[in-house]
Amino acid sequence: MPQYQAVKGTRDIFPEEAAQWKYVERVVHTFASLYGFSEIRTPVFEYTELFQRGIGSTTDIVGKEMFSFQPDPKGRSLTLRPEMTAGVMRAALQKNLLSSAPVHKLYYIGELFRKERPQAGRQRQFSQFGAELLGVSSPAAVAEVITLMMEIFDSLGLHGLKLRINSLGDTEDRLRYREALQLYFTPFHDILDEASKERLEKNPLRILDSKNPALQELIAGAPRLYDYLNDSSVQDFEKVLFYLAERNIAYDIDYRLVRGLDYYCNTAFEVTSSELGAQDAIGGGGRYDGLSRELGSSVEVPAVGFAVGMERLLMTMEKQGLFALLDSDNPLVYVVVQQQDLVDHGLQIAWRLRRAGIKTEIDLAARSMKAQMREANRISASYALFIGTMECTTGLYALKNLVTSEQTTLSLEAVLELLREQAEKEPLKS
RNA sequence: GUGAUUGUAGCUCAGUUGGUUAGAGCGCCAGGUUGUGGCCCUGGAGGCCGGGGGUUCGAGUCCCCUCAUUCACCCCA
Repeated sequence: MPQYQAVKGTRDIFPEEAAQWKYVERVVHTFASLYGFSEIRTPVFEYTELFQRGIGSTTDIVGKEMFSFQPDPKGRSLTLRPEMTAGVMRAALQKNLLSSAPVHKLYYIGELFRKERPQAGRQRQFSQFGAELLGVSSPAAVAEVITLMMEIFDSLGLHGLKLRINSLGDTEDRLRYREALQLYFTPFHDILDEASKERLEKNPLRILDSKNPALQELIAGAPRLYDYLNDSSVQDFEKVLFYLAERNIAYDIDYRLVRGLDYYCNTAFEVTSSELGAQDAIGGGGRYDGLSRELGSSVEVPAVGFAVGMERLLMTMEKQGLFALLDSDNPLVYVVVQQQDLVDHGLQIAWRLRRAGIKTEIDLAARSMKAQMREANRISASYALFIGTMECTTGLYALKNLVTSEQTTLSLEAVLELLREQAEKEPLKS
């Protein structure tokens, strides 16, 4: 066993997998830009109060999952961000973004931290990409955000994902519904588990989320939030559904979808993958008009956003074989040096090849020719360029095509020209 | 935080009712080919059998503790 290993709930991403990340990130950047969203990067830690206020103190995230620390005994408590939205909203309010323009469309890719017990699809450090649309939360804005998310999935080739959607209504709707739920569940108080008993007081909506099999029947009989929506909430929701239908985005209405974060209102949605096991939510989001006020803003900033778990997305893609066609990042030419005293000459040639934009590899460990050829083969170089006494005296170099095994003898200029042509056919990956 | 699971070579795993120097496949390195890879053949390196304690003449194997892993619950991406 190694002396040190990665901290519980964290993992290393080695080059092969890193290529998959880069691929997905590139698609995210491309589509976000296509839909008019601009990237924002916020700090990985914030004042703890930001999350307490923003996410809600009744949530599990704030209650037990935050990595908090106090760098200065007299200073304020800080917390590694457990989600992105609060930080983005804080940044927008701090810079007074909405005074420069009424609408801002931001997206991000970043790491988050939650002190949970790791399991399949759950880590203590994980990544999300997402988008936040600030300044409007009209049905068109909600649909825009959902559409962007679904288009990214689609472009990556994902299939079999399920979009579930619900309306949580406005503040008044929820208040009335909350009372109705408490009225319904209170007679069954003794049947409820501990967590649900607590939620009955603080946030009865979350009882609906429970997976406890003993409660399923009881939950099924509970009043529906949808029946407590006022006309304008219903119309708002219907309009969102209309846009989705127009864009051929399939959805299921799930009247019990409430989602864990306190700040959501009206439309809430979640995308699940059957490929994932117990933690099957790959992304989710909704409207959060109340967040800005919660963070101390004097005006309400209507807002809507989504977040997608990178690891879960990658896991699903892997399961669906979507990385099979990913181009590998192999060198075009491997410079093979015949003997020790020619190494410096080989290094000089490798440098010239690289300056010409040709991806070149050369052995830095002074191994045998056979070892160099084996290495060239192992890393799937397309060509081998031999540096031997013959080449050095005649100025003509042996270039072997490692795929066809054909070998030709060319001047260095001809080698450069030929390889440069090849390099243009398969440009360097970023 | 709760429950279960698994820790033997770089990786995937064997290891019989406790019994001598702990094995295989793949990978790695070298040689077969002193200027040429893949395939094949031969050889080699590499293990405090997760750690600690106990039972026993004897523990990879049995018992206890501990650390770690994985999965699930809670909850979430």
